[in-house]
Amino acid sequence: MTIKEVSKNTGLTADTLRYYEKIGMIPIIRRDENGIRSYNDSDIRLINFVLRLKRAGMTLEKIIEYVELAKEGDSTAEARKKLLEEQRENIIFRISELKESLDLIDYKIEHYFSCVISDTKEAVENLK
Amino acid sequence: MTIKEVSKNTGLTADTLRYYEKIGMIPIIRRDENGIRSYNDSDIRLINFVLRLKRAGMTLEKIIEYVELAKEGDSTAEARKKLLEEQRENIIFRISELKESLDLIDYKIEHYFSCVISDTKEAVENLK
DNA sequence: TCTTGACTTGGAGTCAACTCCAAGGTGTAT
DNA sequence: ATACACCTTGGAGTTGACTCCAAGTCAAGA
Repeated sequence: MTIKEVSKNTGLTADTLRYYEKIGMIPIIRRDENGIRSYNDSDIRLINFVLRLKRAGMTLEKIIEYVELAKEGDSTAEARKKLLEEQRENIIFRISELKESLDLIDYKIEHYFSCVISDTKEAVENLK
Repeated sequence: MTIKEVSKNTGLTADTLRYYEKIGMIPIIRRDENGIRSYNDSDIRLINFVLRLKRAGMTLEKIIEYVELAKEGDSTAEARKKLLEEQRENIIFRISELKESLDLIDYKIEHYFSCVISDTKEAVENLK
């Protein structure tokens, strides 16, 4: 698979794929005789895995840390599990925060001519 | 209220508060006779409102757009409602994404010695 | 009076995560 | 054979959201 195909499949640009490789978030991809990247299935799986961690809100730095640990083998399983558990707590917190925001927004949409206006209008009055 | 007190109340640094004012995300705060910012209750309410939008994942740019509309008065109510509805969809999407990630992570934590390893190990093998 | 500490400004610097660019190589289509 | 599309690299530039800094003002306290 060429970088263009992978780009199409993953939604990442070719530049981003090269960038992820440069910073060590995905392994160094094998090149063909002309030096052109040739992605295999396991590369694709790793990219998808990494994208899931990213969508879960992990920073690239944490993902790299995770991938580095995975490279080192089974001895790092505990450390990786710990990273995932941290991430789990993180996600749970963010879901609760988003639910709170959703409630607020629903409320604002429903009661559109009360609090939204008064929240901002009052402050704005002071400018006049 | 001085900038320091507001900083303590909101968790924002004084620099951030000045920055938000500079970019128009909060109104220009009244100064006392010495040119020192003096925040009133409605300023605080607006800051808290803006912070909620931010926690809901709105970009500063969108928040500014919203606040600008609010300044223009009632005629922009529909436009603001639309912004909130967009944001609502956005939050719902992100919650669902996070829930998916949570499921994946829970699964990885449970079955720690199966897929996590195989996802990354296979790709790593190609480096050797 | 002099120091201390909190505030002011405009502007520069930082960080994460890309995104773009110039210069050059290669393979296929006309 | 030459144009075209697509790839390579190293490095510079961009964006969003801060964060820090220098130079200066001001008021209260020793």
